Amino acid sequence: MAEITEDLRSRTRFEPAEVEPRIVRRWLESGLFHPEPRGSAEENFSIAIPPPNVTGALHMGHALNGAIQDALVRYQRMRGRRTKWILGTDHAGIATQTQVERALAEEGSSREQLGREEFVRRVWRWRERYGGQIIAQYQRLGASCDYEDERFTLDDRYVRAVIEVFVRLYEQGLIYRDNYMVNWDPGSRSAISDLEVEDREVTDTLFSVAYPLADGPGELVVVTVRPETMLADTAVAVHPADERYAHLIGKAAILPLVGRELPIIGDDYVKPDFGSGALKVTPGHDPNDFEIGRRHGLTEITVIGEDGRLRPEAGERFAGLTVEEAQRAVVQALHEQGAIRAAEPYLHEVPYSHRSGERIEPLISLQWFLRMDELAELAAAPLRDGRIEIHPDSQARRYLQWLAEIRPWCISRQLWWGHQLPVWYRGAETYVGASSPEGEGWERDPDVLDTWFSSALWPFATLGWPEQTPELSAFYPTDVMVTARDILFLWVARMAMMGLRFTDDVPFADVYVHSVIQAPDGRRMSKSLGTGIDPSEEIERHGADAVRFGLLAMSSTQDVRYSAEKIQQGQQLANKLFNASRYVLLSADLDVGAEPDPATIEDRWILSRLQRVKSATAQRLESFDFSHAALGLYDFVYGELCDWYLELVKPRLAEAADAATRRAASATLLYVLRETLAVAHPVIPFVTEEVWSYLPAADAGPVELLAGARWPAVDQSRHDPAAEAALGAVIDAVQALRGWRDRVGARPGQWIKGRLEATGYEHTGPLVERMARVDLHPGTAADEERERPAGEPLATVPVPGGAVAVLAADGVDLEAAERRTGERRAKLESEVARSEAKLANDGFVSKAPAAVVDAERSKLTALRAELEAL
RNA sequence: GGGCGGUUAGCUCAGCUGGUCAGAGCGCCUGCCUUACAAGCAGGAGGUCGCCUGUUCGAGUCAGGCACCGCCCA
Repeated sequence: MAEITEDLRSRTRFEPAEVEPRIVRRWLESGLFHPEPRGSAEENFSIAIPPPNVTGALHMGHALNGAIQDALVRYQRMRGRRTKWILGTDHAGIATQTQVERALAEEGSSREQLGREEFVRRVWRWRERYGGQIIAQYQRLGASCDYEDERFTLDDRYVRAVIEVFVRLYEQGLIYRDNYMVNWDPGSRSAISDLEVEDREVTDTLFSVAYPLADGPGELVVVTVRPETMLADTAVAVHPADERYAHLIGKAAILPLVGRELPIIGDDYVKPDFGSGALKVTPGHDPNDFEIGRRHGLTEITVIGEDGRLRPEAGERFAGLTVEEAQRAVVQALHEQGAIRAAEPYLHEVPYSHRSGERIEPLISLQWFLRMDELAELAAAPLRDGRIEIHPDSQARRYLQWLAEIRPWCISRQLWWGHQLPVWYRGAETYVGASSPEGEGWERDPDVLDTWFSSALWPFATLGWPEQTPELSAFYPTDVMVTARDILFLWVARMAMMGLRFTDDVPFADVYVHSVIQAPDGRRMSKSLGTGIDPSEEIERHGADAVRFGLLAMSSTQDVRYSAEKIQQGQQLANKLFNASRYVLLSADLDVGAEPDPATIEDRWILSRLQRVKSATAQRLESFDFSHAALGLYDFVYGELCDWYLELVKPRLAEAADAATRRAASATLLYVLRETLAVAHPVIPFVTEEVWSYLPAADAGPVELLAGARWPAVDQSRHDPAAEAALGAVIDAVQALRGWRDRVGARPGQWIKGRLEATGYEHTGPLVERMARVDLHPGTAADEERERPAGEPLATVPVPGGAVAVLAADGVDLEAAERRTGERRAKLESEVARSEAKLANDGFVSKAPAAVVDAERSKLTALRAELEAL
């Protein structure tokens, strides 16, 4: 023990960079994070991590996501549940492939040059090299995942699960192949999902083009920002209720440049007040037009190819041009014909690929689809019947709304990195199965599945499904899914669908949707904007505890700006707790029993407050109220434990104090410290674990690691409203006196003399004296014989229950004192007046609840007493 | 166009079912190296809670309208 205290004495700061890595090692070696697969999923607690991109680096979203999950996991572990945090990474099809292709481009190579097999080998090597990074960063954050059981969405076993699901869905008729409009990303040469598309504001030119009517004179002017797609027009649409055009519905117009006859149709998609109110319909190249086309049975013509160039169908003059070139050429040609009626700049939203950054080219192509209507209903039902709860519930509405509008999901991607479709073709034949078909001449579909298809199986495929493994029965369904708002649909809904379809169970009981963290200026955090803040750097600088605390404290149910102040607050809390612990360990008797025997009112007070912080923290963690959980701990440690209790208890630990006094104070102090560390551990695990290692073991026997210790139970018998009231008065009185002292210029160390003219300090007078440096000679039991000091007061300082008359204070500014008294009196008078008016109001007295009226009455009494004392 | 959320101290944000709810952290000012912590301690200044109109004995807190801001969906 001797060298331990020497070691502590010199460490006046908590140094996270030095301490935290050491603690990570102890946790990992302990095996605490790696539970045996025993028991049932109901009694155990499990969380499946939203798998990060295998080659990605930790960003602020991951850090928050991890801090939240770890707070839950550590809390539940301390509650005594067998706890598993399922860890792993996602192969992230397009994202990873793009990274590797970029690297290849730098060496002057390409995936086409390498060929598929070699390319995939390269990606695996890439994964080996960069794949560990994010896991290491999770460890540094303190995340108590099961690192001994890591999964990857391209593990053999996982691949088998994905294939199994695909084949079964195909056999059940939910997966089919069809021509459909997809978001074609010319950059990655693949279809991408709606959710990978982001709209950007772009200024294009809005052209008005005249289409002559087929029979007779006249023309119909349409407006478009994409004149080049007119080559694929197959109709002109107007709003059926638009009187200007109603007579034209059923007639035809002639497509300029091409000469094709276009039916004029009525469809209420058309906005009559937009442009001319007539819309050219291009089912092959616009998603809305595609829908219109399907509604009216229009021909679908494709003039733009997957390479982003015009195809022969566009006509000799335009074939081979890029889209941009084609637009110029078409506009030129239309000008020549005098068909352009207007051209004006037009600001609108245009879809771009989130992946390659290129403008999306809506194309019709032959893809694999998953029918969603049936699955959507499957995913919606548990929200209605409560088997899944989404927090906050405003998000549940969005989830259901999204499901209601769902469309078939295009699940094939023209990539090489991913789960290749278990589909083979031979001529007109198609074979779908877990292994390649018998016979000659079969060719496997080169496409892979959308990454989200495999991610949707995450909560059960990670546990060994489709085999009924011990892991599956011990940890599935999982308890909570913690995710950012932006992937609620992308992922959560699909997991629900797949879970219910294949395991007959919801994959999780609760979904907690947390904030998206924005840059401090409110812009989105992104590397390309230069607004990103690297959590790993923040951890190095401030410590993982600080970052965790800060993220939890700033988190809410809406988007939040990154707050360096909250991180700083976390760092201060860790340092504070560390130093408070040093004080206890260096000053208290450490060989006292584990149970405190409160000897004084301040002991009773802190024990009572401790019960509150224990129950509040538990309740807040369980209700996903992380910011209040974190801030509540801060308030307790600062505002109660350190600012008051430690200061109040100091004399009892002084060398001069007698042994019994020391021991009583020590017992309370150690108990409070031990439980405070435990309660704070889910939020700030490192500093609490560090201090824990210095604590003498409690009676229950040595618990090596705090991470494996029990969450302290609330002890109702220690709730003590009387002590809380008495100490509350002490705190208010001390603050009033300190304020007065400062105002009149009393030196901080200087003692002043006063007379207590207030009730309620029978047992706490000495505390007020010492904390406020006022010699009161109060009539406490111990000092009954001491005389109540007499004399004319220099000033009067109101305190709860009355006032303190200041009798002597050397060298103070009495004018300032007078001024303060005057200000105080004025304030009290106005409050009294307000209170009196309120109580004189019949409406208030008769209609307000009795408790409120009573409270107002006692408030008035207290105010009058204070005023009286002045 | 539809939907959701926001507008509270210089900054970032708390304020649950209407009655000490006008708060916190940071910043600012003043004073302190008080033997746990100067990444500290003590004290202080600072807001008619976006605007208007209602409901109510009483409204940041509820209702309606308006103005800005953000996000999502089309």
